[in-house]
Amino acid sequence: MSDPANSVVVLDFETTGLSPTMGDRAIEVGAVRIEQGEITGSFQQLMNPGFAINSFIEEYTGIRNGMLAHAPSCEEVMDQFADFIGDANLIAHNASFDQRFLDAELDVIGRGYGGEFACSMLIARRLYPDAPNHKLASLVSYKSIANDGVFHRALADAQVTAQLWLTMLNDLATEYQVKQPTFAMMQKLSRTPKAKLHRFLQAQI
DNA sequence: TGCCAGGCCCTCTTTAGGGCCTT
Repeated sequence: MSDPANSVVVLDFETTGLSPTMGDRAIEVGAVRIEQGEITGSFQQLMNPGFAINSFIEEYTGIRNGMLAHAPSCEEVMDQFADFIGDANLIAHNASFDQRFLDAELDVIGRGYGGEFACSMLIARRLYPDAPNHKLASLVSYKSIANDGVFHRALADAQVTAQLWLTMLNDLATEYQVKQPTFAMMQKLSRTPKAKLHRFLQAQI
């Protein structure tokens, strides 16, 4: 199997806001590497965006301006992070958000990556339509995923997103008999209309 | 920095609008 869904990098950014095109920057990146269904590595680093973050972001993330004052620059951290992710396929919760920041920050330093993204939120919407909502913290509670109670910090969110990803792979195996899904299959699953979901999963057995 | 975006999904849809997610 060339692209197993259980060998990926799960990542999460904390940022100064919602939109890199509006001037927002990354302030922290966290990631865990999953190989053959096991967590085998991690990456976490604060980074200095070059300007002060507002009080909302300080409260939302717990990351204070004082913590960023002596952090390395975004350019320095993202260069190291590009080495960490290499050509791995990538997972994030609401991946379009993290992909925009990854692309924007790597553009600044003229680097890229070889993998593709899949979105744990879109897949969770397909697999868990009865969850109260599909926020990361809600899904962690809904699936009884072990956690340390920390949310909105990059490594903590990447760790629970990784556990959610492994939980979804396990549920595909136990509830739908999809034993060894590929990354490409998970991407297709995230884009399969609800009405066609059952037939799609039946075809993967 | 500047007071914000963007992609996906659903429906009272497709010549559109609004909610969900992410910081």
